[in-house]
Amino acid sequence: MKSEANQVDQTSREKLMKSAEHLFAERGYDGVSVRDIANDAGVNSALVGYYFGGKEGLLAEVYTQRCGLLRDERAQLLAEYSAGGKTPSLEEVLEAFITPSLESARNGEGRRSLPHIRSILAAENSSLLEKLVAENFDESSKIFVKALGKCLPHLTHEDVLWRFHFLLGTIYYTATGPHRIKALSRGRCDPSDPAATKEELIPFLVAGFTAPSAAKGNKRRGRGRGNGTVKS
Amino acid sequence: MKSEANQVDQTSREKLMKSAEHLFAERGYDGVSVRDIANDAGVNSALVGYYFGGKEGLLAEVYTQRCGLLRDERAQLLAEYSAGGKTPSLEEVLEAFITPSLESARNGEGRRSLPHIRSILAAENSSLLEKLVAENFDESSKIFVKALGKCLPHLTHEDVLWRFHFLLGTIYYTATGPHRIKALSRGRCDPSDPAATKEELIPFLVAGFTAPSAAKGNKRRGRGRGNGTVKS
DNA sequence: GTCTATAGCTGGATAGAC
DNA sequence: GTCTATCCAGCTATAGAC
Repeated sequence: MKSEANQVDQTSREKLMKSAEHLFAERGYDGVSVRDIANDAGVNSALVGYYFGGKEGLLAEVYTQRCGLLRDERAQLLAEYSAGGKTPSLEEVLEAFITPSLESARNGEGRRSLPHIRSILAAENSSLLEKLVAENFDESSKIFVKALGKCLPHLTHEDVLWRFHFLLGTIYYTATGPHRIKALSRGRCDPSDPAATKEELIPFLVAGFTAPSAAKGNKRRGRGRGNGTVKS
Repeated sequence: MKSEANQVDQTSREKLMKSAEHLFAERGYDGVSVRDIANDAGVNSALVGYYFGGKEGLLAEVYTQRCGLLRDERAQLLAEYSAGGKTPSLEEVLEAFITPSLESARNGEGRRSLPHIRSILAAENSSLLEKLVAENFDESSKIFVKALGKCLPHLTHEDVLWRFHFLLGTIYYTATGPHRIKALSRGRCDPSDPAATKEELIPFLVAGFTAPSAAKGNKRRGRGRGNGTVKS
């Protein structure tokens, strides 16, 4: 009965993290005070210092934990699509990468708070966060870039990286700036609906990724416009 | 000699706006104090109150001005591609929309500060900014969405809006989060290089936009999966 | 582990001289 | 228009009682 993630009987530490995640995602880092967080959590503000060493430590803890969950969900989906040694299709790789970031639902109220937090930090506290991002995602990203490359032998490694970058843009913007398109479409396009978003995003990305290589002179093999076959 | 945009002989007001744009883009809204801005501009901090009514007024002024420039550059490029009543191609429409946001070079040090500021505000001060975005971009966006739709008669209006949304994501993320991919590629993919970015982005987007409609049941005309032809 | 109380700082705004 | 000086709110962090 004293298991780690008990919902009804949360420790103050857990309450703080939960409230922090929620409020940071909603109002940014500087937009929320330690008092706000403590108040929302129903605990004393001094505990932030006690448990996390300060506001920044709390943020790092929240971010790192959430990153871990997202990373694991992605990895698990990719593993499912790779079951029995089969090579996942482009759609499947994209789906494994995208789905968990659209609906980090499985974990309580996590929602799409992570991209939110990430974008907030990129804006407000980039120096602190750049390390966290690298620590938490570089390895995972490399795995997905590799998987994408396997599906797209006609592309150079740089092409794949560029398109992976564009993919990240669509995800982050979907999570952080859904208002514009919702307004422009008078509510008919809703990026906060994961199913609807995926239905539009996946075909868009599949086509984009499948486009011919854009590398100047295509240096896939020596030079010339070496097309197809090779690599690993 | 007293023309409005004099570079050597700037008014305090202009100096403040220039410094504010620079610093907001670099360190966010809450990350910069009025004193910082005034100091960078070499003028007295009290002038922020005098000219702009406060920090927030200064921000709104900077943002609105920069939006206007971007909007005009886009409109001009689109007009050039539409010269003589010709209908611009998909590539041309995309290029007209994208180019100015990658290199707001024409105007002094403007650089890519606008998406930066925008993303920062979306994170920190969304309530204030949502109005500014709508005021400054909704009209322009509709023009481009319409132009895109003309190139893509096989898509529903919603499809076009969704893809426009994804397009925005790639642009914003390129401007605000270039570090990840630069690190992952060990410097070989550099999103802060407009030419390189365009070379990769345009083919990606052209393919993505050209993909078949993703609308469920494609409600382009009544129902069924009505493909192609119709619309206006 | 949890609380109260407060120290110590920083920032936005502004009154009023020039 | 521009400056100095200052007020006051709000924050983080922490010392120390329980």
